[in-house]
Amino acid sequence: MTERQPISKGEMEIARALWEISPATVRAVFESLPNNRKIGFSTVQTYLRRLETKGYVTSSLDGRVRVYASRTKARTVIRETVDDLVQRLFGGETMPLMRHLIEERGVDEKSLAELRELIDRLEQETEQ
Amino acid sequence: MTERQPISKGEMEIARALWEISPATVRAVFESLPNNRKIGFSTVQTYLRRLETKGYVTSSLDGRVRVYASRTKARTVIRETVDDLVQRLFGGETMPLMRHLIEERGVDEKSLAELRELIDRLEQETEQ
DNA sequence: TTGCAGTAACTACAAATGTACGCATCGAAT
DNA sequence: ATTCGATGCGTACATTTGTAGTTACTGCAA
Repeated sequence: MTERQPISKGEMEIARALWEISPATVRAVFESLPNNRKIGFSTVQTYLRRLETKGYVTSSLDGRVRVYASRTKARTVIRETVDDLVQRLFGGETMPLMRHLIEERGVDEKSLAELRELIDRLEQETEQ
Repeated sequence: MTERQPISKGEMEIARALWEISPATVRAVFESLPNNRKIGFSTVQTYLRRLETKGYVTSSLDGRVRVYASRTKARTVIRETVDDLVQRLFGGETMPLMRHLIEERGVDEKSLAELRELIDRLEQETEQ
């Protein structure tokens, strides 16, 4: 239960970018962002620094280049973030969010199949 | 496509409280919050005022009491918020969030049934 | 009629956020 | 040797956020 400071929206974006390619330099993270994402190199730098301060990532110098690496698992950050969202936006209930996702955002065929599988598996577990 | 200022986490909580009982006075909103939620009356007041400034709610004086009412539909705020989250935390893909919800947060039997129904319905639509 | 509880409206303010600039430095290219 | 591009690191700064205190007013209870 390491009490980390909460991650902000902007930081989250960078954290995600990092854990996709961690370990990585600022530049690598910067360049991994979608092209339409208009953001400066030094802004990314700042985010990474703050993420380190908050304990979400670590870094070390490789020669004279700083290399960042995830420290908190993606799953953990996701859990905390989603929990918070569900709390504030849906009073803690999960289903409304599910419903929203299924009804308001498209679900393609493949996802549909996977969904089916997921709930099948759940049913197995629940049943016994 | 009215360009509203983004809603903050804290504001979201109050917005949700309001649209559950809208129209409502500050006090009503304040009292509708869970007891364990330690927050001052005037803080709620401030949130509602800011929500109005940002265009999410409206208000009018009923006698000398101000009554707030939702202006932006819950669905809209949810869509924007979830879209943003999915973007930042999952690079725009919905399934990882689904998976997370199903696997990491419990799904009780009733929800399971509803889920099944939802995807059945989806399949119907997709099929033709 | 006097005080009190409730409220509106304003003000406050430190911390967090988003976004970046500037300087010193270092290694590669000329 | 000089220049130039990239980087680390420190600094900046307007806004937003979370949280509330303050002041003035008003209708009701005592």
